[in-house]
Amino acid sequence: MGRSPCCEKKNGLKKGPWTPEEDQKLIDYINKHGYGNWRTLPKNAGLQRCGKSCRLRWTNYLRPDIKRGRFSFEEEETIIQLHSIMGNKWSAIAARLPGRTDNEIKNYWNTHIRKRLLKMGIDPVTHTPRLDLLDISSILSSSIYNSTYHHHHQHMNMSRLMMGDGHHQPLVNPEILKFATSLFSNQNYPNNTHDNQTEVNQYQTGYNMIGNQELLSWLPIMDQFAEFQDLMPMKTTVQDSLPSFPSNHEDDYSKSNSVLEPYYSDFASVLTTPSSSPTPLNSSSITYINSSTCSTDDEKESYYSNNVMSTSEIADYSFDVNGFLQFQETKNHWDRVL
DNA sequence: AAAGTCTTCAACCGCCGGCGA
DNA sequence: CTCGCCGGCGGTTGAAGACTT
Repeated sequence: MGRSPCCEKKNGLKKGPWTPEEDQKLIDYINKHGYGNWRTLPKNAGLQRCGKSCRLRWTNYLRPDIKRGRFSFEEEETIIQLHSIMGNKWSAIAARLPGRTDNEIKNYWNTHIRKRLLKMGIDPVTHTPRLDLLDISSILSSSIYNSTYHHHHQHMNMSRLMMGDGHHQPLVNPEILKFATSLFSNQNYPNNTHDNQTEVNQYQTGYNMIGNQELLSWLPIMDQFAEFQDLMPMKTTVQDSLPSFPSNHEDDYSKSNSVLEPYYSDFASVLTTPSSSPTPLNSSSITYINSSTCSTDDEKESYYSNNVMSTSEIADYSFDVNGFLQFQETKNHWDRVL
């Protein structure tokens, strides 16, 4: 593994993988003198390396307190949770995981966790459902490059998403997409003075979908739509426009086929978490889903992908839902309109 | 069995902020 | 204030190994 030297020597300094002899020289020197001045260290230790290379080798590999081996479930949970809070602040995350280096965590994130989240339909950057599941980003991008919003152009793409392209199934539930589309096709949602019955019917259909909870899983996605209000101007954000979380939502959990179903199974506990309390960094206030029945790594990998929504994601989503809940007035508005 | 493709991760690079001169 | 040095950080690379065709 590792990178080979791009040039054997540059200013007389070696690059590339470290040999056991070099490692021993570095260890011996630091054990004897400690590490302080990385610039002068290699010369004093008899190494043909730059100080940066020595520091990297020591902090990422030779340090005696480095923990080796596979990340535990708890470590992984912590990484995901911290990442949802801090983003790619690998050194800050590493500071909370004794024995793990920022480089190791970064690698683990990129090769394991990130992929797993993507597989689950979660955007690993925002920790919300992926916008690109809808392939909407490309639509929005093309709108950007066209500089003006073309109503018909968008509908062409939307129809592809809704109908499939002859080779693939539609990407999303067409009713939901119709509703989403209708939201973005208008300056505002219909009100009591709106006389276009067709549009009102569209909203009616979309609103009915909300009743079975499925739309809830798309709220974060739709809110990302809202960031493009300048392109597709609306008076309010999508979040503002949508009805609130229905009060009888619990009845619908079992009906949902959403990828976010695990969220729903934990909503009860999430919603009782005081919104003012800080997100627990060690997840102690939220019970871990037990995967101990999975014996092999592969089984666990599969288990995580299929069943486990991380506590951080639940926490994130609970925040969103709590935010959405305050739009009860909007729901009342819809009730009046429809 | 061989060739092609994918995955992993150690190590590099460039950039940035802190600090002293 | 500016400059240079240094440590530290996050993104990226690419060889080696694993896996697939």
